[in-house]
Amino acid sequence: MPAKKYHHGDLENALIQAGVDILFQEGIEGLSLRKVAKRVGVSYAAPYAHFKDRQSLIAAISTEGFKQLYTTLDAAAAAHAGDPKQQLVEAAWAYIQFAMQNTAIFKIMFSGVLEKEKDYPAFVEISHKTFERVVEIVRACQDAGVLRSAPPELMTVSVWGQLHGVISLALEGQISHTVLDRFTIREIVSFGIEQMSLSKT
Amino acid sequence: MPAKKYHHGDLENALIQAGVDILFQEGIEGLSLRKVAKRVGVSYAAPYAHFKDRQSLIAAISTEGFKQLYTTLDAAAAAHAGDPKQQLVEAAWAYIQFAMQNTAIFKIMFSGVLEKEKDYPAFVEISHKTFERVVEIVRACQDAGVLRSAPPELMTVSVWGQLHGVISLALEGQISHTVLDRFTIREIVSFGIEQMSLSKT
DNA sequence: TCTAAAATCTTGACACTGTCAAGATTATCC
DNA sequence: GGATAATCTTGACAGTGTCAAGATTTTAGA
Repeated sequence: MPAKKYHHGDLENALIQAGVDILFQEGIEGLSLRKVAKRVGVSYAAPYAHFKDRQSLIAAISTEGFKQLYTTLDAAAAAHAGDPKQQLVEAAWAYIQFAMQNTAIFKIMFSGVLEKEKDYPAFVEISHKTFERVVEIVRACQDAGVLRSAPPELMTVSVWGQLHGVISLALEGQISHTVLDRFTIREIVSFGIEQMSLSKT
Repeated sequence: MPAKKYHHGDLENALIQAGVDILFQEGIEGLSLRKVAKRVGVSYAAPYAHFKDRQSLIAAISTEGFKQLYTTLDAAAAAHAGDPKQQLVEAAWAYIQFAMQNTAIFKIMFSGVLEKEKDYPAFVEISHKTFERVVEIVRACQDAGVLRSAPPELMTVSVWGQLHGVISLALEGQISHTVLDRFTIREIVSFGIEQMSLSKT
């Protein structure tokens, strides 16, 4: 068991993980550089050896979130290879669940807490990769006649945009109780996908 | 011309307006109670006579944003009375434009900066009213056979969710350039609405 | 292996923030 | 007019992000 060393060893990842933990426990408000540092047991300025500033830490946490989201989506799709429509539905549901179970991280990923995404190549790469993965699923649906023919990226923005919009509004409490009292999120999402589908299952 | 009085006269609204101005000029980062107070020419603790805390000011600004959004949507719909589909398209476009022209306020309204919406009755009221206005437009579309028959609120969440999702992703830079290089936001939105429409125009 | 450079971490400092308490000033109402 | 309430100011405190200077450790080159 190593005693406290001057050098942490893997402070960068430790800080990211501590940030994730804080997000889970206290939400976005509780996330500060100093608190993250304290939680890891390191002085308040130590993070600056690894992150340029606060935004940079947030970018790293977001990147981590996207990695997890990508893995989840990919797994959901892979579990239903050969059935494009089911792939779409389950990937969509995985997206929703990720958002509901990791609300604080989801918001950081998508709700403008991160200001200049372009400055963070790793973030851009994984978020693009995630989008492309969804495009694949959508393209398969189009090939199978589940979704109508159109530029796949455009169709993806349309289908995924709806999904994203519904869950975003739900997380913000912006969906009327006249709806939430009568329909579950899953039903709302299913309805949305059926809306856009050609073949009914 | 009144010289500086000890009592401002209408500090509450002045603070809200100053907050809006700061949002336009500096974005969300620049919004602080002390800066708002300074801009109005009042001491840093003066706002506490009108707003319980920072969240309360943000709630007031969001409420103001919703009032404006409602007016805009209502005007767009009223301009096309008798043509439900056009009402939907133009209201949607008004929504998009509001988001693009008032990005910072839009984000505050919808992106979780405000934590406990329920604590602010005025906010809840106007946001519900706005939702209901959209439901009316959607219902008219259903009656006219433009949108399929379904519970209007559910259909509204679906249609409006898509709109909201697309513009949210766009504002966050999450829409791939392979899409944005080929399609305008208006085209994307139109595509989305056509997706859900029964009758093609 | 020894040493110079680089990486990492600590402490000190500064400006800024939200918030409260105590008191000053002004408006309101009986 | 005088009491009460509303409004505003100043002082204070704990947190915050960030930088600079220096301490410590690792790494790399000879």
